[in-house]
Amino acid sequence: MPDASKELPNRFNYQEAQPRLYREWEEGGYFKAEPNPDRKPYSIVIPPPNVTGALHLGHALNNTLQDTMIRMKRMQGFETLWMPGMDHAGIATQAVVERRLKEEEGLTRHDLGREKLVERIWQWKKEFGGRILGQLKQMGCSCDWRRTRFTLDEVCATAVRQTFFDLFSKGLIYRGKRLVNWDTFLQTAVSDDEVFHEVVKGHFWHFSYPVIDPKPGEPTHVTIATTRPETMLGDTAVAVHPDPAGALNKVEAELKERLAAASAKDKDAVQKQIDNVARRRAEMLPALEQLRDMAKDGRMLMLPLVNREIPLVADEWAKPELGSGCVKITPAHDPNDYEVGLRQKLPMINILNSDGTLNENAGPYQGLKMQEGRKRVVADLDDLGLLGDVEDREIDLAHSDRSKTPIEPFLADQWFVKMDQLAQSAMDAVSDERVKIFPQRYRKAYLDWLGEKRDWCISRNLWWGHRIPVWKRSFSGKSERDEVAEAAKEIYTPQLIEGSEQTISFWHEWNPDTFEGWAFLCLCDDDPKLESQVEAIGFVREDDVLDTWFSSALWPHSTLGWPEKNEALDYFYPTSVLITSRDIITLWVARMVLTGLNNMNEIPFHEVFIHPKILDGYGETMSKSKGNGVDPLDVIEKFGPDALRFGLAYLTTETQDVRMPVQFECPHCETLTEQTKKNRELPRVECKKCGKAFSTQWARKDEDKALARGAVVSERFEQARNFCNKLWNASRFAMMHLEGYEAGLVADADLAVEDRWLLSRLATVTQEVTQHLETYHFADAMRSLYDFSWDDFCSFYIEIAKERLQNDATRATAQRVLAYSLDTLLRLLHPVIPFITEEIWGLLAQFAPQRGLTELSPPAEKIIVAPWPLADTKRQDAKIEAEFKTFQQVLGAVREIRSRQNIAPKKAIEFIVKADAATIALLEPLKPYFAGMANASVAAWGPDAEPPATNAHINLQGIDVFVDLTGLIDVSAEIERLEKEAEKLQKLIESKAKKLENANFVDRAPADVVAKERESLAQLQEQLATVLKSLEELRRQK
RNA sequence: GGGCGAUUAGCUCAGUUGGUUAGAGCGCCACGUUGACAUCGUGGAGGUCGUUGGUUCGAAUCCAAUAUCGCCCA
Repeated sequence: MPDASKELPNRFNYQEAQPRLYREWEEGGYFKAEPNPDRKPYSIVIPPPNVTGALHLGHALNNTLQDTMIRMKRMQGFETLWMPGMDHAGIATQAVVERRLKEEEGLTRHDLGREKLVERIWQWKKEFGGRILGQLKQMGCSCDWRRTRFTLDEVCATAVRQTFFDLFSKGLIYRGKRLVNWDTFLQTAVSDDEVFHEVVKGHFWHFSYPVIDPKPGEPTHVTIATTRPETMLGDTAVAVHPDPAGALNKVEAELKERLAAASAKDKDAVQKQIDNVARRRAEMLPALEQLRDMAKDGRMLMLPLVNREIPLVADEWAKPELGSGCVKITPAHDPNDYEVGLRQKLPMINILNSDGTLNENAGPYQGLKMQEGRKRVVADLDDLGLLGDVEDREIDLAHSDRSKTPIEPFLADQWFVKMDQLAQSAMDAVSDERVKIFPQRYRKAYLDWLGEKRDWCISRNLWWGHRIPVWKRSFSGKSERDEVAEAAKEIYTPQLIEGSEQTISFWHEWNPDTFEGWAFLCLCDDDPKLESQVEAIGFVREDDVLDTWFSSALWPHSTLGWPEKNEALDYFYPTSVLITSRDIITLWVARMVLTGLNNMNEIPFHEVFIHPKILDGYGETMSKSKGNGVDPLDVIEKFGPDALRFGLAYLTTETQDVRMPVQFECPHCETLTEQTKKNRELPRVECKKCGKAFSTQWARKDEDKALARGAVVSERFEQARNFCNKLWNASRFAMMHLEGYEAGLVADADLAVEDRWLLSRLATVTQEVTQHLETYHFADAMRSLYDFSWDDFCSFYIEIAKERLQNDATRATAQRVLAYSLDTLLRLLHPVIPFITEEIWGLLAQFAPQRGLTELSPPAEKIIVAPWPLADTKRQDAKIEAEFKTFQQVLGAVREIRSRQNIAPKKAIEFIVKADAATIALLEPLKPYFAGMANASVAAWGPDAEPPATNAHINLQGIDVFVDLTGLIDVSAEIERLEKEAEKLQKLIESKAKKLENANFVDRAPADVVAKERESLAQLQEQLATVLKSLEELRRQK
């Protein structure tokens, strides 16, 4: 046996151990999963990190939780698959490469062309992409790396194409003009979910449009107001409410309702609004009704500047209670106006180019940027005398999350998935709990979102991604339409005849009046021959690519090789759980459910666990662009991978996001400087301790860059680091004292009180940890482990063992229980702190090659595949736990007296316990341990034990502990303390007595509660009596 | 505007179905280091549980308002 004290350092060297242990796991093939009929499958697909990304704390948390589940299930004997991979992140990735292209070569994507650009992105992906997967290894993630997938690789591409083809053939994919969120910077549509709103300062401009040929008595102008004057160039109508009187009444009725419910403070404001409506009714209603009649009569207006005749229409979108009561309608550039345009069958005039400049429809303003156009339009209207008031106003402006530039609503051809049936199927799966979401409250978000059944816009005007497998051509006129259909038929018919699987699908649509329209052919396979046939008849491939979420929606089955049938897919699908963060419940989780149901006819996962988000100390989300992002690799370097993992898991509660105050670490002296909103934006920060400066991520100037870099860290990982250290040293202690260890069975009769106590606790903790992890209560599981390891195992069991290990009679049992319980504890801890537990496991095998109490077995070679502990419920013993608690309390009392009397730790003392015989009997076997744990020994104990003349005293419930302090006692201090104590007790007694005098309580509360209260009162009174007695005694001595 | 969550010690958070005197880690104070661990040990101080009402014999916990903060949706 090696000499532990010499060979084991008093710190776990994770820098050295981490790569070594990880390599051993990989080489041992422990991460590999294969279909195995002898085991039950357990599988998780990783939420594929963005290929452009670097690891951040959110990933660290997400993957810690997944690895914890995977490792526990592996130990439980499941065939465990953790499927890794990456997402191509269409917009984000293309944007990164385009930005580099611009910065380094001054080129745009158009200069380069599609093929070259895509090539560049692949090149970039090869060089920098997937860093994050390597970083996951540093965290210990036990993915089956052989199976790593990328949403753009061939396997995934096949799945994407098959899915698209299937939905297209079922008529669930269509092309339509829709108002999309246009990012004029990246020149692509972005989804609603990629848009954020920001309130900016703007204006509210009032214009008037001349009425064409007004009849006598009719107004010559109609006034409208807008926050975006330049869009008037695309106006195709002005609307007025069809029933202004009715609308005003309705508004008034609603306001009155609100008035009744409003608090006194708000009443004024509501009343003002009601007055306003009344005033409008008096002043404006006749004019509005006249306009309404003019609209019905078909009156036209002259749109100034572009001189276009537009109708006055009656539509409910116009709000008589606001502004002039009339509203301009720009269907191609505003979502609400678009709806009006559809209702009123208005033309939709697009005035924008894709780069955000005004197009030919803007007439003289063509080529101007929006802002420029705005100025000119306002000035020109002013010149024409058509400009009215200009108000300042705050405007809620949509911005693209990708480019951070304002979004333009833009009418464009886009591809959509019809969501009605698909969304319903995904809702049903959650409603009937085939898919369970934890915490449950997130069900609502999922169901509400899907319930809207908004069609999913799947096209993106990008080059990086899955190109839509559709070829299209336009036609005009009936005969051309028929020709195109005929030609297409010739291509797809042979497949029908041969009866082979159909791989091409045709669809066309046209305007019934003009027979103008489009024909589409969707090709299922990548088939150059078929493609050239299709192109030969004038079809051209669609330029756009698919939304990245379209490919990640297939992730649980595409990664397993679907549509190809294979064993792995059969065996591991549906996966067991999906672990992710709440912001993509709709974007991703919901879509995986619906594609899974569509493609596999089966849900993708049985459970979904939504974990918290990590915020900084100010409650703000962490991000590199704010400078408050903590890099998990810095945490690993400073605290170790196990501490990172334990710390994160410890914070994963059900209800709360996680706040993590952030500090800069001085690279010179390691002092932490609290990060503030101010200093987190500085390029250099000065250390308050050593006075030296260090640089931050913002360093740009050479003089700043030359400084050593200060890491951004959080001291919230210290607790976890300390915990790992504690475990390491407890294990080190155990191994140092396993000299002469011989494995052997331990009969129950041979177990000491402390053994039975520890084994009882261990069984309970095993139960708790297993249950908590299986229900995703990570923080609770960590707390159980932390408290047991530190308080029970280290502070009591090991401390007691120090005494027993010195003694030949008790050593063998103590060693066996110590080895056994450490073995179990390590296995319980392994899923969350894999490195340190694996290292200790390997060392422990050298000192205790066989372990066990009721049966002996050699340990598994690696803890990663050691069996998960089963709670030995026979060992659970509430009585012994209660008894042990008594010991702990008496020990605590002695220690407290020592401390408050300032007795030097080296000064041995004696104490006396007065308690009933039963209590003394259970304390008896633990008597020797007071020496080591409190440097105290029992002078006397029993029901009749007499307190020494000069004593310090603590009363526990039914137990009095006295320390003889002749010559030591600080009498006045003790008197002061006892007076405080007496006062506190008196208050408690008073309130309790009052409670018990209350007939209501005595009659209505359950009998056991009342009895408990009575007992407690009696005890308090007894305590008070003893305290008063001691006080009296001390006062006499003084 | 709608939804969800939070508000407990100086800080970060626990607190089971309502039931003795509300807990932990960090920080703070006192004492302690040759013998697993100072990344440690022992003890202590520190909270009228955001506010106001209500239900109840009894409320941090249940209900209703309200304030503040965060996130999601419109």
